[in-house]
Amino acid sequence: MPELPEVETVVRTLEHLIKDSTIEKIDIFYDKLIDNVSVESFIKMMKSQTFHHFKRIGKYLIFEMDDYNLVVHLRMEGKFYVNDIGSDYDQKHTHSIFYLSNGKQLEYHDTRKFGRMYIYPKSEEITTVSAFKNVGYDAFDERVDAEYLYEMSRSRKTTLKQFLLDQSVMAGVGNIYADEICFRCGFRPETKVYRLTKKDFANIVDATRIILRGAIKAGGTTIRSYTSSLGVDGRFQLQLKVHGKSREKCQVCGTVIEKTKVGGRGTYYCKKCQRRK
DNA sequence: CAGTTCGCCTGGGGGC
DNA sequence: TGCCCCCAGGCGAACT
Repeated sequence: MPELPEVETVVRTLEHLIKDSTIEKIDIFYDKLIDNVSVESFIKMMKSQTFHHFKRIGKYLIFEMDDYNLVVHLRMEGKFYVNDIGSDYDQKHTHSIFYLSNGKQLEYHDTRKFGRMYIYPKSEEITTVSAFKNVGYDAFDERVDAEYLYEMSRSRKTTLKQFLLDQSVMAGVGNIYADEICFRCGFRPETKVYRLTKKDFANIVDATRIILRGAIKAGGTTIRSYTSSLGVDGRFQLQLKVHGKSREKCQVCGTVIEKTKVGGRGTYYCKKCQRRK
């Protein structure tokens, strides 16, 4: 499931592969992929548009075109592939193809069909569009600091993990990195946020940035090859320290990693390295 | 307003 | 081997 670092990798890779190319034809095979307008409108608007700029807010991709911003959320399993026009594609899981002026086809794959695309006229300020109604500052936005998180966490009964996952507080962290961030800052995922001090949040902000930056860097290694036939989903080999490591030993202290559920999500932590507050 | 539950999807794993 | 059931998971909508 692509989180902020993977989405960042996708943005950079697609920029490299399709920047300045123009959409000549569009196929949409799964209508619900297009969220905020009809498929017909979407096709009409997108046709003849050129990809100019590639950005990201949280886990959302933003493609700036001539007259519109295309917004894409990959959700669980969405990924892009760039291949030569006419190449075979996975008919079962490809829900859209954009045929481009550079001789390439941009394919959107998604086994679980959770991903969504949105289109907005550029006259609408991007941060105010419907797709971002519940999306707060990006995790790397300078407005996200200890003070901000501390204030946001007052009068909340929620846990640290759920707080990190709350996209309206800070956008970009998903289930995997939430666990890694909790491990890095030394708090149990189920710690109640109202118990944390401003100093604790300074620690949490640092941990968040370090984890996400490290993951982006790991993704960068993948980017360097720029293999266009490769699925552009931003997967990389950042070594995780706790997530998915149940029954394995903690790299720091050797204690067996625990698996539990926090807020209904599979959660991994080291009971010795991470303290409850 | 904050927190909880449900529905969207499908592949994969467990149980038998 | 095959079949059924359930689960994972991001997020919006509906509900408490």
